[in-house]
Amino acid sequence: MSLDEIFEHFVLHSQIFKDRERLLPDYVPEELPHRKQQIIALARILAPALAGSRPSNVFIYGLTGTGKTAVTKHVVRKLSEKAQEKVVFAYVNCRQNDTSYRVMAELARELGVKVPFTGLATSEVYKRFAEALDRRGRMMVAVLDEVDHLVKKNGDDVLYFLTRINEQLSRSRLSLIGITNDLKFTEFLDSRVKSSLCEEELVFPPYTAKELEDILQQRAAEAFQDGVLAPEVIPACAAIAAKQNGDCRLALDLLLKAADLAEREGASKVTLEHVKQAQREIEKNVTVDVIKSMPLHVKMVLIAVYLLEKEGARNLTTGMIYNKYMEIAKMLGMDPVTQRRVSDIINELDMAGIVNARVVSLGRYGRTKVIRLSASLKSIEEGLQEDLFMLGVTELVAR
DNA sequence: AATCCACAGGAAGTGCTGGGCG
DNA sequence: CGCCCAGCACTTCCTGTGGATT
Repeated sequence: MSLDEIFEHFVLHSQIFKDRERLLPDYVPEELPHRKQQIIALARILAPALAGSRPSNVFIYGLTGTGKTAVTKHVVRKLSEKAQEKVVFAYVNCRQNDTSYRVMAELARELGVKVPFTGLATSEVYKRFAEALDRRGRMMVAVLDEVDHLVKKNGDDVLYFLTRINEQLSRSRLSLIGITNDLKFTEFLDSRVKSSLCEEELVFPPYTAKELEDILQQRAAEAFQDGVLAPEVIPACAAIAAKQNGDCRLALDLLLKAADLAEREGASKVTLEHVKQAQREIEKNVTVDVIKSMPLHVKMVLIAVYLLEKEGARNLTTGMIYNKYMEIAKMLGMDPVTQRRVSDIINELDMAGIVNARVVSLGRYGRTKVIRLSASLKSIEEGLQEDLFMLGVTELVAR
């Protein structure tokens, strides 16, 4: 079979899919089940924009996969159809654009001002944005998704600037929609920023298993051929995701992966077994990918933790890990980083969910972090494989 | 009650890359 | 061209601290 034929076959003769796209994370469906209340609330808040007055700033809270982004995009899309040219909408994901510079550059770009992605002073970008907005003479609604990432890294300067920009504008207005999955996020904010950003607040509760089932059912109807799902598939995906804080994105991902697996092995039905396999794969892939993309010294610290655990050491401390790390560095002829840096690296590994670290006081024996691996040995091995090979220390792990 | 361990983690700075602007 | 900028990984120097031991 030629490549063309394979692709052709996939597109035209999929046993499983009718429209695979509908399960992808950035697809926003026409109907968003179990989010009517939030949709209406957000629409009410933003509606004044149609009449030319500035909507209140909104703050949206909710855990991952509770539909915050989907609802916001949905409402904004409807609104911009109605508003025609009167309102400019901008959407910035602050995880991808996690510096004040990049966020401002994105917003400016939305106004048709091109900003180089580095090279200018941040204050210069602020200025250009404000000027461009005033020149436009339009209302602007800016969505800052995952805004907590931005603030944790850069402080709330950008937000301070954006919430006060209306004072400098004569012909335009700016409204902000901040989205976060960190419920305690506002503690990081200056009280002035807080009060103006949180003029309105919306909370997105986690989906229940039942609600997730409804959502999956709706998407499945659009995405799959009739009758290809075994009856227990959707409830299983919903149940797994419901345990993970009702994360709908996970539920959809499970369904997609399970169906992909079925399709790849040429099965005519998606079964519970596919779902279980998909679950294992998702968990593994996340850690493997994270590990692969880590800088060298982070990997070396991880190797140190890995080896110590394999040797059967318990209650690892920062000091133990640092010593092991030094050994490894010496063996490889690398310049080791300082303990200060390793301390931060351990925190990074903790944040990535690969390691579990918590600070404890051992009284007379000091105050330190106790660290243990939280990812499986197998996924760590897989993530580190290439590097171990490259560094010629495979035998270290093979042992 | 005082001490003191083994770090935690903040602040500021360095050297480097990749890119403006005039 | 020379100078300026941001971001990253990292260093240097530092002050802070929970609680078992003295």
